[in-house]
Amino acid sequence: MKEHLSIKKFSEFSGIETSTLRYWDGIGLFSPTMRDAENNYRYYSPAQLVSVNFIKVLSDLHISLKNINGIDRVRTPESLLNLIESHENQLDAELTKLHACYSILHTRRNLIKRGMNADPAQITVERLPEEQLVLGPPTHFVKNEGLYEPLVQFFQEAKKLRINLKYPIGGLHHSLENFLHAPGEPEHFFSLDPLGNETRKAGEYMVGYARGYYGQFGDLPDRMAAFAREKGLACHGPLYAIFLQDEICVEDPVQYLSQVFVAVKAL
Amino acid sequence: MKEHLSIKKFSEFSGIETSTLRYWDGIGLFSPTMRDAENNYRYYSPAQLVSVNFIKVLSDLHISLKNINGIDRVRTPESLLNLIESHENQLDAELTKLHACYSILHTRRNLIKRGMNADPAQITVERLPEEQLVLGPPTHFVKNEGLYEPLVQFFQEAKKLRINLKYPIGGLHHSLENFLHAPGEPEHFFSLDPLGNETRKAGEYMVGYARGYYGQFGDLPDRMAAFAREKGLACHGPLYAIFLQDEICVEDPVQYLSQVFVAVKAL
DNA sequence: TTGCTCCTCACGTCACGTGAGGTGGC
DNA sequence: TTGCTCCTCACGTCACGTGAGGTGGC
Repeated sequence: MKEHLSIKKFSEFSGIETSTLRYWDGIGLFSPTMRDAENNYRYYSPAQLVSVNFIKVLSDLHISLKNINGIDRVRTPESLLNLIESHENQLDAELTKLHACYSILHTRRNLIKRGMNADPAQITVERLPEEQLVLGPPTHFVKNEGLYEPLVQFFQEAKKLRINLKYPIGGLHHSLENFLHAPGEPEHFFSLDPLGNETRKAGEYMVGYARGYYGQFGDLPDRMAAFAREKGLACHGPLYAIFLQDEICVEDPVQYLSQVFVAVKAL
Repeated sequence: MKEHLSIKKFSEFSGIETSTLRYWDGIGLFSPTMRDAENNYRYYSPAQLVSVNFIKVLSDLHISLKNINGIDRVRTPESLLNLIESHENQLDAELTKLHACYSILHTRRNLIKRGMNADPAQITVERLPEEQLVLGPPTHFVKNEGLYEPLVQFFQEAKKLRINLKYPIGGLHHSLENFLHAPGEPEHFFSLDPLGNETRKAGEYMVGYARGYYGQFGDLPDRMAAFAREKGLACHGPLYAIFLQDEICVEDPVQYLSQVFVAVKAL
């Protein structure tokens, strides 16, 4: 016994809870090398840290205990190599998924911050940094049908094109004129995926804000057009509309906040 | 209803199982915007994809549904920003943990491969690439006490020094002479952490293998010394002993495989 | 009538966490 | 005697998964 560690000591060294160690023992995944014949105390050998740490690594990677156990039963170098290599795709996927989650949260956070710092009443000219995005296929709006059909179509296409829909979604109009003409009917939807294949260039943009439900921009189109005329600004390139605050962080749909921007040059 | 999606359609678009959607509805985390008064069918609005995707992201990051729900109840930009920022450390930790797991598996796989390709009977001179490691404090071996005390001390120190014990562990002797003198008593233990602060230099090494339990090298020390004399090799720098196959992948402790190597120059 | 989609409710599952009640050596 | 560590066993929990039995429109 002197050469062995009590369950508490072993738990401290390994960082694995005693309840977990007892559970792993119970299902036959990992057992102490010794048991006190009198009181049934568990005693672990220090060398067992190697095994238990390795099991922890596998379970951290969401390999089920049954799976780990199955391999452990055989325990040859070949079978372990098989386990590792057969799970490498899964592990890769796990990692890229987590990375994506991280960057989705990051993107979302930046949008919310943009929204909190903005004065929705003002129209401004600002230098915006470059941004990546994935552009969906052209939309088809049917009269008096609202956003439903085109949005569903975008979702369907997105699935086929493997566009990641977890990033914030926005609408793109080919020009300020198109936006003026039908503000609720963008020619494309896009996803703000930072791994996207399209780049919105850095530069000077006219930026405006509107509160309202998806597709509702109130008098913003007219105010932006008036502002451009007043300041002698020529718009070029597409106009982007994205939601800084939507149903994720605002209760009342009427209070959703969108940001609209289009590249400009002084005339 | 025409503007809404059935639970199946919504499940297909979102990639979230219908059972999960029903469960989330049941606990009040995420509910369809509409219910058929007749048959109680759930109908989701396409815009709800934004919310459900976001919830998926949070739950993928192991934020509990209770936690997500708590924030969702309030739903202001400030509270959401709080949620994201208060969890960023946790998310960072999650990512680095997974990265570590990945690289631990990678390291382990390479060791196993080394072991499978090796001929344990041969001693060779090979060019070994550079390798990173973390060196533990000097060991203190007590007479007739075996590996227990020094190994436990290493684990204790490792906890304090935040050495990652999940990477394979090896022993370091200051010279071939020390190894000859007491093969089972390395002057240091080390962890093969690729983020380690010590570097084993690339170069020509004399490499040998032995089967046996931790600390048991049989006649390998003598064979290596004889090989060096025969071939006119001068050893320099420390001698490393690591386990390529240990209790993780071999049943019988007597069959554990260790690799021993030390830098050499032709005299 | 036959499929088909949806419903609720109950029970199962996976990997533990949490007491409750009891033991054994200083 | 009093702590302290350990034990077993039972039950709880979290986030679903899986039928069983039933409904409603084509």
